[in-house]
Amino acid sequence: MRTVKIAPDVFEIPPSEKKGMHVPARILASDALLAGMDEGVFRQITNVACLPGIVEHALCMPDGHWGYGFPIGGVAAFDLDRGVISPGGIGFDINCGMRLLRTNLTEQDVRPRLDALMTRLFERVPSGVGIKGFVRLDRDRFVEAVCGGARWCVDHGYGRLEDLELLEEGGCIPGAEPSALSDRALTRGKEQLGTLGSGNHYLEVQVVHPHNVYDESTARKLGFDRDHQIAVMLHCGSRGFGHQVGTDYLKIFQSAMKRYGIETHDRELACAPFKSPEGQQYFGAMVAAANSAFANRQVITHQIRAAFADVFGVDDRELGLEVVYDVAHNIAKIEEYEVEGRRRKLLVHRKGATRSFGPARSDIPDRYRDIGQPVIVGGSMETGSFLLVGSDETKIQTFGSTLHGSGRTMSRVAAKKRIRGDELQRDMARRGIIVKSASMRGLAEEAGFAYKNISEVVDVVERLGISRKVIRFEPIGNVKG
DNA sequence: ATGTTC
Repeated sequence: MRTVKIAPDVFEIPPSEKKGMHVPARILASDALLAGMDEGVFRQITNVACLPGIVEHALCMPDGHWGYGFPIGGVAAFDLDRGVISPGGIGFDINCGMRLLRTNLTEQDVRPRLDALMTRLFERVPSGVGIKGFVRLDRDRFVEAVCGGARWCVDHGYGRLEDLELLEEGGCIPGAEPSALSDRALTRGKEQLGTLGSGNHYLEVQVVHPHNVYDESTARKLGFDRDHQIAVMLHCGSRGFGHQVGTDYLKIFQSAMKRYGIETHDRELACAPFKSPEGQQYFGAMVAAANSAFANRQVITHQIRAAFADVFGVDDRELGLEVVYDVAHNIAKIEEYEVEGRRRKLLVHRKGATRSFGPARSDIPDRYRDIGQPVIVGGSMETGSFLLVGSDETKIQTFGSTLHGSGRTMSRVAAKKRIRGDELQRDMARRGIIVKSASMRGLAEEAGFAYKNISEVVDVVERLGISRKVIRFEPIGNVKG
């Protein structure tokens, strides 16, 4: 496929390259990252460019790789009247996202008790496939929770009131539609609040070394104010509930598409007109699943605080453990952008892509109004993660979006062939990183060598000006699903 | 990602 470099770190595949493309497909990457991208990324992002009502261009972030229907790292904006909503553009794990906590502790405070802390975190935060949480709700109460999101959690004793203003959307998106949820989705979801899940979902204890602070003044505004400070990063989503919502609507959409006369290059791109009854029902169900993920991260935050309090023998507030931010990277949202000189409301799909709004916007927390929206980028458990801030440049280039992680380069199967989980665990322990995992096989799949170099990926978004580096975190402890 | 095949 002809891929034209139209600017530094910007590649475009013109509509002439595939029948049915309404707009160009754009991949944001360095020459080296582009060369390393699988053929699936090119095929999938050009398929996305064929979807009805897509506006301007289909985008793929530098951490992009092959996914279900859309590439992971895909961003696409649709006209609300003529466009579609597609579960493949959001991901099975609806509102998979990141939360970051700061602490008053330093590495020196934590090292002597790190093993006890990781053990306690592993006990307090259930992880693994199919695991149930400490919060078990009946159906009606679970429906309340997915309508109320993180706010419901705080009202029921999980977390602090002041957490809420530091979450994207305050941790609760309006418009959850209980009637759009299947029995099976509710049954799967109701006992999973406060659980980590599996795969690349994790909870990590990290250190901010002074040489990893790129902008001291912005770091301070984000709560990072001392040398070798400890942070806690969390990556998880909506568990079986969101997965079931995705499964339910893929099936509904596959038959609805025939009625609406929509054809796609790929069955995995099942979609429905956004304004159709089916499209609106999925949107209402997706909002409920997104809220369940905010609630999940809120309950886990409560459990993290309890684990720290157990180990340090003081009230969790004395240790800090304040929320820095919480942001989704698998979601569709209605946002306004200027397109061809006209302000338009669009349905922005982000699938493995993070919102990255600039300063002075009303939809980011007051305290970050002068620095921009925090963007939390999780790396592999061996190599470190980043805190960035967003920029107004995303309004022009990326429908308010940036990357979400480092991106895999090796399949799970290939990673398992190269190393055993227990070997990796010992190896990491020798390097001062304690890992607790529900599955040794799962651990091997997450080895650092299976991921792209996170610095290389983050440098692309910084050069493009869509996000700016503030801090790099290095892991010292990890709880893995 | 996922009660990893209703």
